[in-house]
Amino acid sequence: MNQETGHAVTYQYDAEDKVLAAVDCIIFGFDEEDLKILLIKRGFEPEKGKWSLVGGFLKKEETMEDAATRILELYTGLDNIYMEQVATFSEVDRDPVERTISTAYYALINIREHSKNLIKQFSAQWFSVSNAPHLIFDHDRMVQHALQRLRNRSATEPIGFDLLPQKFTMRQLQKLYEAIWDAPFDKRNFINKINSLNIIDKLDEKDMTTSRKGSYLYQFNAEKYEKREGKFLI
Amino acid sequence: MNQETGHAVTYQYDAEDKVLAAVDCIIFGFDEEDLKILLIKRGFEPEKGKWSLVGGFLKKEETMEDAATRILELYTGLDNIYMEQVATFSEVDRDPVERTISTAYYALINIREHSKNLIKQFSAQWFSVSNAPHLIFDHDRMVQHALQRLRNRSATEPIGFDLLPQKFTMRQLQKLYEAIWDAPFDKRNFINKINSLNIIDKLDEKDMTTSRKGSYLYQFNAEKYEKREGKFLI
DNA sequence: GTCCATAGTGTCGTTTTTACACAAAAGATA
DNA sequence: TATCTTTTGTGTAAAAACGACACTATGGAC
Repeated sequence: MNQETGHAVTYQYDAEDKVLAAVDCIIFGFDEEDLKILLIKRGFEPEKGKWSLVGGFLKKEETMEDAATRILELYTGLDNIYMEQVATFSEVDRDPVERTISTAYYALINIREHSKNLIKQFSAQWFSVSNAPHLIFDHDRMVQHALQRLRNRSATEPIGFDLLPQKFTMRQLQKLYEAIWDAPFDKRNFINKINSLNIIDKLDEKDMTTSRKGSYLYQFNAEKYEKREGKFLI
Repeated sequence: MNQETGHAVTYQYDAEDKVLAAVDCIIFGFDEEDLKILLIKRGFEPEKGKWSLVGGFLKKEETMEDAATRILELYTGLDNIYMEQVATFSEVDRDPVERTISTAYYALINIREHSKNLIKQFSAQWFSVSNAPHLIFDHDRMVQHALQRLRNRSATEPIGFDLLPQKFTMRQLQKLYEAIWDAPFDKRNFINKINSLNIIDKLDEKDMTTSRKGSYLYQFNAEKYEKREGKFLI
């Protein structure tokens, strides 16, 4: 088998061609108004003081999913986070110091639940997606890619609920989708649509924090979701 | 900055954690009836004699897109192929010999145009997607993932044309979409839908190979596609 | 008791989707 | 040369989904 046949070189590999594999996480949160991402201020060179996604290197004994899970827990204190691989970025000079390829994951968390201590410890900060600072390396591209993926996925899968408290109002749900899509929805059409999906339960409780009248709380019902026929959500 | 802070370890990286980065390509073709993928029979251990995707290793001086382009040209003789990254696979033991992560790309080619010499040289063979042999490592998962991506993408982008000759009949186009979706479409509804998109031109020529009456040939019109408003195709 | 801000609700016209059947062409064949 | 056969090509009507749109209900604040 000659050198030219691709996989044939598997066991004649050149150790020179080994690379560092990194994982960078786009952590999305929702504060009842805007879609946000969690960024950290780099405390070391290069690009010290610049804003960056949270990330880390893949270790020998873990998968990328493991690494992403580890990094997410490190920076938020949370495990069991919804997470999806976005893409791998491999520009030769993307990291100026060492040849590194990075696989981006986006994650959805309930913004009220993560550890405030860790936020402080890492000089982390939430930014509105539409108003975030420029990021180092190719992280801006990663965010855009993740956002697009989030839009597509949230149209067919019930992942938006991961960004909300377990009990939420219709108003919150609508604002969430408006934030994700950066577009307004008609209130009645939205509610009719959601109700027709038959995947959330209306509770007897009301949230009294945003109006005198109060608004009913709802809850995602995973069983109903699994049994349902249609494919799309929004 | 301590070891725990993710990116902080960038320049204290452990060379032990470097990995081999591979690229594997799911090459799709369409033979007027079935959606096919190009596979090669491995000529070396491990898994010698088993069927495999075409692939190769990422080199220090190239991006993953470069590597995929190189591999595609190596096995098909074609450049300028439509190609999209699917995902990166990183199970620790996916390659039994060396820690390797692999990024899958799918590619769409006109099945009549690639090099028959290369097919012979690499013991390559076309298989219907629905009837392909089991593949080595995690290549079956890669194919499923690629197929799903192809379905999603072909619903919003005019990429199906890359699988057809430049001039094609409505019948071929319909069969292509039926093959991609593994579902039948109504002939009249399909044609009405395609015509309403206003992105292909009807030519004066007919293809006489499949019927006595002959059927008109059509051609994708990129300018019309760029100017059009709607978002979805199918 | 009035004010005020937010919650909650239904209809109708338009557009899109789906289901469905027959005539035309032209070479093959008798 | 008539007819058989196979494939192409075409339209309509009913159903479903979508989009636009405005008023009443609630209940605490004042």
